[in-house]
Parts: sequence; structure tokens; C-alpha cells
Amino acid sequence: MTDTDRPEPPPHFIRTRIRKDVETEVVQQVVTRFPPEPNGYLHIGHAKSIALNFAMAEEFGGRTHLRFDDTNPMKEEQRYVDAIRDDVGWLGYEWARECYASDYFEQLYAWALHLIDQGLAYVDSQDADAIREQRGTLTEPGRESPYRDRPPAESRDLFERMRAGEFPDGAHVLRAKIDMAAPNINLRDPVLYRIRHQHHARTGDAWCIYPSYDFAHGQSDAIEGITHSLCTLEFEDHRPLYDWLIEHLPVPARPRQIEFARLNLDFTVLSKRRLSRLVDEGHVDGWDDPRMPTLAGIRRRGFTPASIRNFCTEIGVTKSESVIPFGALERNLRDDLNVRAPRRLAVLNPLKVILTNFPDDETEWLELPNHPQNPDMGTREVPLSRELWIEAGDFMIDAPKKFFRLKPGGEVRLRGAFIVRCDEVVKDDSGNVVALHCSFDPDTRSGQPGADRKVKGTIHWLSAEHAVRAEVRLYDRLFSVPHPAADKDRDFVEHLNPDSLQVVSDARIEPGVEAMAPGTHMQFERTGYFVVDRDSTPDAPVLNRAATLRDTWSKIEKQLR
RNA sequence: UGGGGGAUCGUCUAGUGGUAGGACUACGGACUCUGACUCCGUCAGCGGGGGUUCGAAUCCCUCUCCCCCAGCCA
Repeated sequence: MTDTDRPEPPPHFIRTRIRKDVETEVVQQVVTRFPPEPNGYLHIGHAKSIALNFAMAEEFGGRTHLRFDDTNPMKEEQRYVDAIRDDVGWLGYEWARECYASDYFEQLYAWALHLIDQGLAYVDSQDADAIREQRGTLTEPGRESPYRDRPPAESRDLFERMRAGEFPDGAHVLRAKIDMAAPNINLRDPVLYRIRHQHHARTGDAWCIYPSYDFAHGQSDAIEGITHSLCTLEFEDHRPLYDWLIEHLPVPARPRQIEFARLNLDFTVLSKRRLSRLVDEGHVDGWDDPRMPTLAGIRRRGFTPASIRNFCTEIGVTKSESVIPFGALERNLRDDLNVRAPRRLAVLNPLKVILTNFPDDETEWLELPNHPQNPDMGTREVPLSRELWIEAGDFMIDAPKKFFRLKPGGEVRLRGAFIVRCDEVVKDDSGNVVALHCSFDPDTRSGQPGADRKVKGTIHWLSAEHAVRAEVRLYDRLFSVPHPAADKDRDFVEHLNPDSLQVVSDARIEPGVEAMAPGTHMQFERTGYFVVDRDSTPDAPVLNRAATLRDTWSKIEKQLR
């Protein structure tokens, strides 16, 4: 945890509930779990759940398990297990135990037998279509299966033979015997086990029957001694089934499921299905494309673990569905990086400036602070020479009154250096500005007595001779509408923002930046927060823009129009 | 029209019978060698209608709107 973590989290209903359970000694030690299915990459929505589970255990002196809900070998892969482990660790959390639902297959099987023997479960030998057809609808009750009253001994025999591999996929299924007329569809004899002759990443070919989510999840919680099983709202309907199984099985503990609203972010999508499509159809560059809301993506984009943890605390935990502005995530990044990112100079769209009164062959080394508010972060030497690059946008020929940057005849301070005056504008044949002739005032060197002369504007710059060419990738929101998935008339990919990635191939960066390791964060002054991409090499540096700085000028500029 | 949830400033979120509070955004200002940061200030809300009560966001009735559920996915 870092010093930018906020100390006092606001109260929410889950914290209140757990506190009560602790105070009334319903539980002695709080145990939570984060239970991903290893069938895809984690996204920012998972971060909310991760943060909640770990925070609750930590606050009450308990522990958290990382449990892979690997009950469906058709979808799950080891590489996702590895990626999930990386992501949770990257966020800064340490799980007390790493668990797998598949570790409990033998116990789960024994409990299934127990239900059968009690007359609480039966083997149904119909196919999926028949079962679906009998389930009823939202308004009509279901009909009982013809196999519902099969004697327990017969079900047991069949179930044992299912395990032994005597039947093909789909031939039989184990169902709980609850109530086909229940208004809650989850209680209409839900499927507990299905046959899948499928290799499992962990159990190999040991099993050809696999428990369903409903049968595996609560019992896994009980086995691990999970006290509070926190999940999202769509499982609220499953709680009666969760409780039914716990009550009818000789489980060693009594976990309780509590549901909260999942995270929604605007201008993106957060469902595995849609994220997969973006990857599979090539709309993005992979699961860790910096535009993706996956943890791998936003990490590559340059987001920090602390900023995400703070974000998760800030948004709170409730049962009401909400949509959080993407900007809230960015603000948390800025808050974090503002404090700890060293400052550097970079020019994205270079315009040549010639300091006419600066010696032709000289280099002056200026000492610039790495952080304006934090001297502990030290200083660095930055070269200045006769020819410079400045940001093209920092010069205007016909500048409005409120434009504080360079204009013909005007003065501006070069950050950390001198005040310069624009004496002459050099244009090409078509009238484009190609260079500026400026003169500098040697008395105004930063840190010297004459430096307190005030000018309105300060701009960043780079020595043309020393600046390093770099590729800079500017990222913007992935979609151009706030709720791309909400449009019922159009496919969400039609709302993709065509300008979500802008590659600047000939940007210039301050010498030294090219040598920084991938993953290093910095602020390019007046431009934004950047991170060295994993594609970067000292010979071909690549920087990703994680977030811009707040830009008051652009607002003023808009108002002027 | 079966069941399960949810509705408080633009956004997120406190408040469970006693002056609706905070954060973010927006806006205004101060500061500034980053139009950043920081600081100060301002605007802004209980889905509708009834009822109970001295007093209702909170309790009761009713209406409306939104989300989830008919996988051998999780």
C-alpha cells in the first residue's frame, strides 16, 4: 500500500453487516474469497470485487482466498489462471490460500451421493431440450421429470456409472429435487452434475462428470470456511439454492452469501463476451491493449495499482446499479501519479525555434527539478542549445488575448530555462510556419536573481540536437458513446471510437527517457502522464499516454469560439 | 402481471422518525516557472401521489420507472 491510499473508507452495507457478525460472534474470523472462473482476463469490474473481498478480510483481521472456480473444463485454461494470479498480485493483494474448486471434486461427489441417498437428488435421463421444455416459464410452473421419483438406489447406481464413464455427454444429469412449481426458477430441480468427457487443466482425465456452479460454489465456500461469500446482484436469485444446499448437506461451516452491484463504466464494455469479441475480431490489439478495460490493458496503459484501489474505495459498495464515469478512474490515476511521477519534457508536435542570440556550438546544461513540490525527488540536467523544439500548439500567429503562450513579438518562459521573445516567424512557400526566430534574455535564467521577472506563460521545450525521437501512443476512450452496450438497435462495435488510438511516430523526448525500463511512469510537463510501453527499447522508445492533465485552456478556447 | 432486486444533487454516495451531509463534476476566485497541483467559494437532490406523526428520505398505502432470472455457463 502506498501513501496515496486513502485512510478512512466510508461505511457500506457489507462492512456494516460483517461488523455486526463479528460483534455478535456469529463469526470469529472473517474469511472471504475472490472466485474467478479461469476463462478470460480480469477487468476493472473484477477489481471492485477483489478490493472488496481483500479489504473486508484485512479490516477485520481475517484472510482471503483466491479460488479458481474451475468447474467447466470446456471454457477454462491454465493461461487464464496464470494471468489472473498476476493481475491480483499486481493490484497489491496477497491471498492466504490459492484454492481450486476442482480440489473438492471428490468431496463434492460424496455430497452428491449424500443428497441422492436422502432422496434430495435424482438422475434425470432426459436430454437438455426436454429438461428445458419442462422447466416452465417465468409465469408458468414447470412440470416434473418422469425420472423424478426414480428410487435413490437406482439414481446412485446411475450416478456412480456416470462417474465411471459409462455414458456419453448429455445422457444423464444429476438434479436436485426441490420444487418444479417454485416461482424462483433456480429452485425448479436445478442441475447439479453433468457429463463432460473433457480434459481438465488440473484434474486431467480423472473426471468425466463436473459439478455445476450452484453445486460447487457454496460447498467450496463451506470447505474453506468462508464466512462471507460476496458476489454480484445477478446471484441474488441463487441464494435460496445456495442456502438449501448448505442446509441439506453435512458441510463443516455455514457461509452466507451477500450480493452487491457490479461496476459499470461509461464509454466501455465490461462483459467477457464483448471483450472477447473486441479481441477476436481484431478491434483491439489483444487482451492487454491499453484501450481495454482489462487489468492487463489498463496496466499497460499506465494505470497504477494504488489508483485502482483508491478508485474502488471511492465508488463505494451498494445494491443499486450505477455507472461510473471513466474520468473518475483517470482522476485517481492523476492523483496518484501527480505525487510520485517524476517530471520530464517531451514535445509531441515539434516546431523549430532558433535562439538567434545563443552561441552556435554551445550546450548549456540546466538543472531541472524532478518534481516541483517534492525536492526529495532530486534534479536532473537538461541540455539547451541554439535550436529547440517547442510544441506547435504553443505558438499562434493571431493569438486571442487570453493566449499566454508564444506569439509574434511576445514573450514566454521556457520551463526551467529563460524567457524568450519571438522576433520573427519563418514560413514556407505555402505560408506554413516552419520555424521561429527568438532571442533569449540571459538574465532570466531559472534560479538566478533576474529570474523573478514575470511573464504570463511557460512552455516546455527540448534541445533539437539532444532530443530523442520516440513513438508516442495517445489513447482515448474506446467507444464514442457513453453506453455502447445499451443500444438495442446497433451492435456495440458500431460505436467504437475510430480515434481511440493516435500514434505519434516522430515525437521528441528528453534524453534519458529512452533508457527507462518498460513500466516506468512519468509526467511530461503540461502534456500528461505517460508510461514506457513494453514494446519500448532504447533505440526505439515507445511511450503510452495514460491520462492527460486537466486542461483548463481547452475549455477557455472552446468558449472563445 | 411469476419471482428476486433497485430508485437521494449532473455522477457516486451517507443518512432507518428530529436542520438532507460528503466526494467528484460544473462554475467563480486565489496562487503558479506545468493554463497542472494546491487553496477558497458557489450552484445543485430525497421518482410520483396519498396517509400516519408535533415532525417523514426514513413508517404505511398506492403508482411509475430501471435491472436480474426460463444454460447440462459462471
